Amino acid sequence: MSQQKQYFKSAFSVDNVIFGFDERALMVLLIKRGEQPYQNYWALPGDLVYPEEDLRDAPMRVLTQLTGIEDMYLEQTKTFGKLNRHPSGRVITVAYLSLVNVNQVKLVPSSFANTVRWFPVKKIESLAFDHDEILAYCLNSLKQSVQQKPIGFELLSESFTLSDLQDLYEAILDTKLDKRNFRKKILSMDILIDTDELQKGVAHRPARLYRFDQNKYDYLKQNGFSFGI
Amino acid sequence: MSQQKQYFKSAFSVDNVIFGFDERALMVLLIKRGEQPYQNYWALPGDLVYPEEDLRDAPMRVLTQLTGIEDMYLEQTKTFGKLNRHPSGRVITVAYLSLVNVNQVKLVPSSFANTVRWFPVKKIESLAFDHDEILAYCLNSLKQSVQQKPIGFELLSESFTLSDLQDLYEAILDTKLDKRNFRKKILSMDILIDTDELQKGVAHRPARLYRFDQNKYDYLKQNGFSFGI
DNA sequence: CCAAAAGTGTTAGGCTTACACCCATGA
DNA sequence: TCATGGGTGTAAGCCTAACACTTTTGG
Repeated sequence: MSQQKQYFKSAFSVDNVIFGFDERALMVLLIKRGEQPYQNYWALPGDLVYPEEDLRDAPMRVLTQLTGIEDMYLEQTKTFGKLNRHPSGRVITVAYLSLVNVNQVKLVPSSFANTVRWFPVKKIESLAFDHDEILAYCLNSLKQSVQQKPIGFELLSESFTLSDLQDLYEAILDTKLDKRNFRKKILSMDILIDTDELQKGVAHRPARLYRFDQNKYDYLKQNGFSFGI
Repeated sequence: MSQQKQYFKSAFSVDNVIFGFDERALMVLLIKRGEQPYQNYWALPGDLVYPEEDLRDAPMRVLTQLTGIEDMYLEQTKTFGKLNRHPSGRVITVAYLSLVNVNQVKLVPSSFANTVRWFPVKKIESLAFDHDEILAYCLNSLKQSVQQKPIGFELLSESFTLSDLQDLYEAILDTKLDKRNFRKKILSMDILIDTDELQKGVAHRPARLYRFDQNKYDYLKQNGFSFGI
């Protein structure tokens, strides 16, 4: 085989780190591999990039197939290309991070049903391939991103309390935050809309519900603002 | 041809945005293409990734071949994979940013000689392929990085004055900085060593020369510090 | 002695952090 | 009435930003 042809004995894939937030824990969606290599290992969902498909469309396709979600937060993080990362051949993989609301996810039934599951990110280990490394990298990216722009709202329901938001940030950053300072900071950014509604049926003083204001956010993004937590 | 085989009709490449700093301007190393497609266009140096080479080794190889430099600052930035970005076929390319000292660069003579040149980053336009987009992305990455960690020293000679450093930051960030505040900030980071030497042969008060202290930097990186300019 | 760039401190305002108690609800 | 989490303000310290003059050298 000619040297030139060699270049084409490789493939590229995408792998998707899909974050959700549930019961105060940051979760990641994993699939259980049914085949060799790494049979029965848990792995990040991914696929080869189709020959006639834009790179970015590949992780969108994977995510939609898996969860039914059509428009999602999706961010390319890093490309992993060690020579022997895939036992069956040369595969370079582009990692994507996405954020979804776990309640909107309808895990596809049938064949997938038993093999797709949410895992608390803190309890994940020994994934297939180099997926531990990819997950660690994406988790770190998320920590960085969340301190620079108000992503994270994608993980919550449409309306949420400030405590929900704080729980989320604490889960992502793996730290405790001061309640008063957190609220001051978030409200001063002027990206939340007070819905004038309250929580119902909770055994304590009900909290106000807020929505994320995409328009204000877009405006601030253009005109520059900071988002350090 | 089977569907499976289709996946292997693609290739991956790397493209290298090599920054230098000269005469107070931020520069980028470009090559002039000798062949179709985009014959006679200027382009970012790059190559296909060899089948038996780690991904990261590819941009190192390109850079060493082009400049003779063996160890360089090298950072993966983003992977570009639009379907038609390369007219001859499906090529996904991983962009890398590197920083070199222009004085250490020995542009390889012979065949390359006339076709490799430093360009002021502000004057570059109409590159081959999607290289304008790649360059813009990497320039923006550099602006971000330089405000979070003290990269940039790679662009200067081993010893430099605080004004050199300020000129560099101003070129990268495309802004003016306050001299007193800049000095206070940099010196307070405690990552410079005063060489106790002075500039020579300048027609004004000679400036102190400093060196970057890699050890202190590594220590601070581990123990956390911020680097906002 | 002139031109050129080096070098140097202070102040005001804004942001960050630390910290403790009362409130509204369901059980 | 108790348990639970919701909601609120202030003060100290730190960091940032604005700002102008003297020093040293070569020509």
